Amino acid sequence: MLKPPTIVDVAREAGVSIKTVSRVLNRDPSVKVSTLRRVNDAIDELRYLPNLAARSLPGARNYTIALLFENAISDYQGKALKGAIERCRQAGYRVFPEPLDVTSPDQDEALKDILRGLRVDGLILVPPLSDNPRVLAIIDRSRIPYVRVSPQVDVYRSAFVKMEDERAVFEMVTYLAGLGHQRIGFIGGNSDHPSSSLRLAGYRRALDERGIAFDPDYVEPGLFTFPSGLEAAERLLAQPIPPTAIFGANDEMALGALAQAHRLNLHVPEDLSIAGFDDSIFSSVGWPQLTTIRQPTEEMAAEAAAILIDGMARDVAEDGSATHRILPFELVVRESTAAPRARNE
Amino acid sequence: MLKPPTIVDVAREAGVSIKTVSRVLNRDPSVKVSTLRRVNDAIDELRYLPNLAARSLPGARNYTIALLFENAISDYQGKALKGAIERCRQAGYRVFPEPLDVTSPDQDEALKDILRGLRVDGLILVPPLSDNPRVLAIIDRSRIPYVRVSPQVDVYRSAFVKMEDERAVFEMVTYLAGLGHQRIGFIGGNSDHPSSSLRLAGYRRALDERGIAFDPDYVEPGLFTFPSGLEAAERLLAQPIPPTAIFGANDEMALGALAQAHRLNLHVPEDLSIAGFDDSIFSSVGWPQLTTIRQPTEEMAAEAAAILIDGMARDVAEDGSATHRILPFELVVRESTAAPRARNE
DNA sequence: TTGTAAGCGTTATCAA
DNA sequence: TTGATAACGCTTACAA
Repeated sequence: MLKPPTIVDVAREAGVSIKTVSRVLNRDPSVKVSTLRRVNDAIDELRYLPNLAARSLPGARNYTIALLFENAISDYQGKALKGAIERCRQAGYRVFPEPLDVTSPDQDEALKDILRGLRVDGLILVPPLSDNPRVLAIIDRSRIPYVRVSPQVDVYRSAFVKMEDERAVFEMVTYLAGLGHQRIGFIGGNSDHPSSSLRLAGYRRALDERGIAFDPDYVEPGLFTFPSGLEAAERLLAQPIPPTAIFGANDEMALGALAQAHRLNLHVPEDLSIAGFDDSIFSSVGWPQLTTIRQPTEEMAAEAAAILIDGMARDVAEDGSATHRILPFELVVRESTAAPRARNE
Repeated sequence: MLKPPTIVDVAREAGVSIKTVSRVLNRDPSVKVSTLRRVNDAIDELRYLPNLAARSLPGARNYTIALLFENAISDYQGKALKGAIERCRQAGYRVFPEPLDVTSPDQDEALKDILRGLRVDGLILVPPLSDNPRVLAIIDRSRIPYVRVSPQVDVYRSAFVKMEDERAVFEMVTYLAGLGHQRIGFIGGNSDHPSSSLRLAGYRRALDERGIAFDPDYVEPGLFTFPSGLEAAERLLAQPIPPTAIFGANDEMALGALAQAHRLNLHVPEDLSIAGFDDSIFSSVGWPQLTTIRQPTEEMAAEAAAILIDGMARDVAEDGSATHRILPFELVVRESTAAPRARNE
């Protein structure tokens, strides 16, 4: 039993030709039900698993997709990878994680080489790669189908999966206002980052609906990093009339705001409410733990994989829009948010 | 130019047979230098890349290794994956990340299926899988070569890569004592976790060398999680004579200790020094940033991949020990440690 | 509804 | 030191 069983063994066991076994493997509907049963029994009996290398050699498919990401594998990217792997496993696909060094001088050539060598059925791009114009241009030319996760720019350029960004921010700010906060600080991304304007739009819409005047002094740019969040919070809290709540456009910046609060001996959430965005691992390694928005990261990557496996990445609807899925988010209330103190009002 | 070039194209271009090209690809020493040159020129000329699927079909090798990890892809596991991928790329190998659900009831069968379907040349196990006896037993039976990263138990059972755990703790504690700390708290792992005893040994040895008496009240078990670190620090700091420094056996627990310090309005590092272990992303998302031990995680996984690629995973030295590498660590001093206040002495 | 035969791009065998 | 040719396990024509 050293060698794993092949399609030939299954065919012999089931008393059919290998072509019929192949049909069963590929869900060809033209197989008689009784034959189908016998073949499936033989497959179970022998514990047969198709050899992917042998499958991809003659065929058009490779049963493989790659997940491209930028340099390090962050918490977010790890989740995406996990989601993609899980979904692929069910379909008999595998996934290659491919780290790209976007800073290297010969970036373009390196990427082309990778794409040529990969021989995959599709690509998943996760942020910030999803919006990297040079990378997108090269991939477009490679003709490999791809799906972007959480693209912000030119979303209909390709198939994509995202969540309702603007609405998530809207709900968080509405929640904070509902607690009684009138002065809500916002730490966004740097202004040239496309997602920033969307998130800011959600912030403004929530303020509008609650009848709170928009005050540009309560909006600070950040870099989606811990130190940038700390500095932004420093500026916000140095205002003559500081905010009673701060919403960071990701968890790391919110954690930075939390650190700044500690520095100023401000109690969270009594003196200051802080909310994040992502529900990353960071939201639970601060004290108190962060109220945040849970992004369906694993699910988004899983959907992206599904689109690729189903061969829909290239499809275009009648209205010209690419295949896409919008997934729901979740407001996760933890300990870092509460009603403001009366005297703050 | 739709189809990528094959070995046949290269052979034609170089004016040799495909077998000779194959020899060059596999570094067969029996190729004449002049022939070697011509073939390599043709390869460069055509930008030829071997088709891995075709390579693995007839051959004994699959040019693929898998990295097994438990459930989620943590920061640590992401780094390991990155390191393995990078090293594999250089050698023309690819890596499959394989998440294992160790909690599932049919764990064993699921793992066997995965191993059967994988068809890889080797496996890399990262903690905590490296010490999972059930997983190890099944893998041993599968006969697939494997390398463990940072095993703690029965290390010579297989090839492995690790760093000098005990000495890293020793150096950190020595560093803290050198700053003038006499009362150094230690948050270790749970006592049945094998790495705990090693790290504790390093702690005790450092105390010994500095002539500081060991006090069991300054040692608290933890679970390698943020909340467990917070609670352990709570107990340590509630002592009648609390420690002036706390060393957490990983960054998450150290971060928990940091949160507890904030809770008690203790200034770090003035009132309390805190040090972590791992140099994970967590060490830079607290305030102040943590002094820590940098584990060479990427390098360890890269070395594990190299052992597999070189086919040394099964080798046994004359003294009966398996192939292994011990990698150096690095003491990373940041802002969370300083000399204790004089009045604390 | 099922089967036969010809590849797919490599490596392995054996001969030259 | 090199080359012809048969595998490897599967899919894809093309038949039956």
